[in-house]
Amino acid sequence: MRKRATARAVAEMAGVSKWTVIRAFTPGASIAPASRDKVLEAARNLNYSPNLLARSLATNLTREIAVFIDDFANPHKLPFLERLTSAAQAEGLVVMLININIHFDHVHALINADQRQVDAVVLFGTSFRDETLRDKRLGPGFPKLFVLARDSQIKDVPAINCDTELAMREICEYLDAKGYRRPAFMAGPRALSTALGRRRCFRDYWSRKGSPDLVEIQAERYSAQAGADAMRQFLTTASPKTRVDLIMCENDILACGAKTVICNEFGLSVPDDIGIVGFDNIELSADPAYGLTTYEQPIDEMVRATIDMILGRRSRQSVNFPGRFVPRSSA
Amino acid sequence: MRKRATARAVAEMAGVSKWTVIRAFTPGASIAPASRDKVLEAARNLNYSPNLLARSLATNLTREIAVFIDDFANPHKLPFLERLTSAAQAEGLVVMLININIHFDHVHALINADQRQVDAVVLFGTSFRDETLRDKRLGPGFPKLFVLARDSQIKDVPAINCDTELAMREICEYLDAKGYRRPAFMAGPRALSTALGRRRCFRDYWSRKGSPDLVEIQAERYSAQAGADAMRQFLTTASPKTRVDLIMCENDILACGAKTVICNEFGLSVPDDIGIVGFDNIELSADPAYGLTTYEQPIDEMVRATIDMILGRRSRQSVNFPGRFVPRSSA
DNA sequence: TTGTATGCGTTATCAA
DNA sequence: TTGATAACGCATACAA
Repeated sequence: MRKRATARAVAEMAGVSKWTVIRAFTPGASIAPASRDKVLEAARNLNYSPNLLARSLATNLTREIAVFIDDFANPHKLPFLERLTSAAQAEGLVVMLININIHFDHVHALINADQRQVDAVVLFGTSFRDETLRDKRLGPGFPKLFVLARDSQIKDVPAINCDTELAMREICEYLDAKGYRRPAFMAGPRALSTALGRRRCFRDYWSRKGSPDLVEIQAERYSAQAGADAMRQFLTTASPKTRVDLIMCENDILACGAKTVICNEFGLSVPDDIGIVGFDNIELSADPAYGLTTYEQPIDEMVRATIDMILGRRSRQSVNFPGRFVPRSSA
Repeated sequence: MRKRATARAVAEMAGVSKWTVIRAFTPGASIAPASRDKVLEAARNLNYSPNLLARSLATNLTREIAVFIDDFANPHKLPFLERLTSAAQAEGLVVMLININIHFDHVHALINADQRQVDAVVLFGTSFRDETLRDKRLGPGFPKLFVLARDSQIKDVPAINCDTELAMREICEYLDAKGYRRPAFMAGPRALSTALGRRRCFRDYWSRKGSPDLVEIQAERYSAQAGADAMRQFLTTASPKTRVDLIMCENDILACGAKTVICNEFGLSVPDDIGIVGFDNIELSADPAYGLTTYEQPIDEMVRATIDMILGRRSRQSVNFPGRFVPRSSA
């Protein structure tokens, strides 16, 4: 197996210095057309292309971004990853997908990303407390952090998110007009951030309306299974006084699981007995089997803003983008 | 913003040469415990950790693997990515997620991965023809290729896959015993590889059984929507003589879409009027709304084998692992 | 065990 | 426009 060709080899073949070779591959460098052609031909012959690793070492720029993710159960992650990788690649960036779990926690992952000299770290749908960043091992010159699709309590870390207040207001006004009066909220395992945001906005609306205390249902994970379990648990044990006419779920995947239990296991009708609403507008929600009323996040705008901040084309500060309400048959 | 500490700075503080510092961070290097301690303490003080980029340049090993993926519609990709990133990280590898699309095709992506000096490229559920590799720009010393979750027609490129023949035999014998006699196959857009494999095995079984020519239904993408469209099209236009009693779908996401149309739009009963079978066992298939009879791929074994081959702990040759038949109510 | 010289393949800067 | 020198931060081989 022959070794890869280097600038030096190309230089020899073209009869120039290796710096001239570099120039031929540097947009905007000053080089004579004649020698440029010579170099490019030699490069083609030797099958040469610049070693990006060496370039990164010299420029202190890898054009790699680490994307941290800790939840692979929600299919909603997929369209996000699709847009994110696509937008990154269009800018010559590449996405390192980092799985945050018990064996590889945030601190671990941050140190590793730092060692690999990534240009930025995107916390996608995951977050941690301020203290984590105070770990002594996370020194200066640390890669820039961003929180995507989630609110951030972290100082100096911008969050790029869907406008939760706007979304929940739109949803609530719709539900209110439809006549729902005894709403419940099904939340996932997250105590903080977006989870909190959606729940808080929802609760605030109904308490302003003079509704009784919000009934809360807790799911253990963000998955259809967990949504189903939580729903079953609730319908089995809830006392008549906590009877509800609507379940607002933190996201679609919980809502799908919940709806199945409501209809198939308890023989109730959606939306006649209980209305149900999700969030995210995953592909399945459009399926008539679910017909889920939901809210679509503005993925493209969010991704665009994230990339722009990473590239320094946009100021590093939190933004919320308005999404789109998608009424269907479930509420 | 101070600069990152280097081995050189640590050496000065510890009063040793920088090579001794390197040794302190090289497992199995010969170094006196005393100087090791000195170095490690200085390193802690300066918040030093080795620059993996520089290391990669020197060792010619990045411990990065590129994972090519061209389909983000199928939720089945998510558990695979979860296992893959997790297993990779456990071995000190990191996954670069590369989105293959019209703007960034296989050749493009291969050249870029090569320039970034990745240790391996995993074609995950995507593939290309032999000719692609004959592109003159793809020279010697090219990163090692692997095809995951798909068969490969590419020479010298091992494919790690679920045992399709075994799976389809098990499925077919079950269906046969259940009394199905007029099966159809719904395929996705792929003309090659696994798609072909599942269809071929299915067709072969029924033709051996003396069944009429296999009815084929074509979906345009791998998504619930596409499965629904294909199903609607078929049920609307099929002549009575092509009446079928079973739809074997290439995967679950197509099956889910198809089932919805069968039940909700045509008022047919599953499995009484038409049975339906999928492949992959995505989370939703377990949902009673679908209750899909399906087949689960041995993700863990497949991922393990892939990583082992990349690390040279297993010989680079194609393997098929048996999965698990999951009978439910849909057939 | 430790220090020295050299190399990895680029980029940055300066001199010619 | 071109060539030369130095630097990026680490690893390898060898000598002390």
